[in-house]
Amino acid sequence: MRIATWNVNSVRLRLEQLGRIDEALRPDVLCLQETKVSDNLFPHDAFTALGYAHVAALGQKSYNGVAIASRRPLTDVTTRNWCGREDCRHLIATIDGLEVHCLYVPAGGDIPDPEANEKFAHKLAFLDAVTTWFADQSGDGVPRVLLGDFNIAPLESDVWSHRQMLKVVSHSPVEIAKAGELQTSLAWLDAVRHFIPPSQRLSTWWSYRSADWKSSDRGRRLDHIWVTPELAPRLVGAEIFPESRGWQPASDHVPVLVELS
DNA sequence: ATGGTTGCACGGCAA
Repeated sequence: MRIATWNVNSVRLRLEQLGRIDEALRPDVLCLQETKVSDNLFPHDAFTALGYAHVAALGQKSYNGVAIASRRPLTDVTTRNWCGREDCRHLIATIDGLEVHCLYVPAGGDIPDPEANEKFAHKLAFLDAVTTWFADQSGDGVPRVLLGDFNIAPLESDVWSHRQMLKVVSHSPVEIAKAGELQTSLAWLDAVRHFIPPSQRLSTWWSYRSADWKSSDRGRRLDHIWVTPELAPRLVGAEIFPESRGWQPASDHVPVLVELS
């Protein structure tokens, strides 16, 4: 099973690119974030045409929105609302016995201080809530995949400059600690770093606000695929698809994919 | 220190 995640930043604007990504990566399951569309306007036909017969979408106008497209049937499709908000950030489905969690963590605004910045406080509270919920399911033996835009670059090699990024939202020590707690909740394994060692710089996102994303290369690894430990023997490979950052019009995030036997 | 860009049921907000 090839399972991918991509923050599309508007699914309707990226339909042609979805076809190119489908062709290049051949995912069996494609999880999307920031679809930015209400469910009645979701472009189901485009996914059907690409061979994704099973699609679950949970969206809203303008902001957020998650979706899971699959070649194989989806069962037990559900969502979770965190911090008392119905903001379409978590979609869950079972595919071939695997519980798949498509997650879009709040970005957290500009100031990495929960006292000064309500959005950052929300991000931390969101991570706490998800962590507690997963920890409560520890030991149930369900194989799980947690993937999406976590809006955190946890490792030094996940940012262009560890020192300069410590005071920037996505790489602040408090967020990195929260990501660590979430990872501990079910002993999640970072499937991408399982194959590409921490010594190697990786990015899945490059800001729009740079004249030349490629030459400046100040990217961050914000998008992740984690698996529960019982899936470790089934990990076959992982890849990031930076090529799509150069397409027009580009999402600021690129796809990440893991293959499981 | 500041401003840089994109997307959205079109215009201020979120990223």
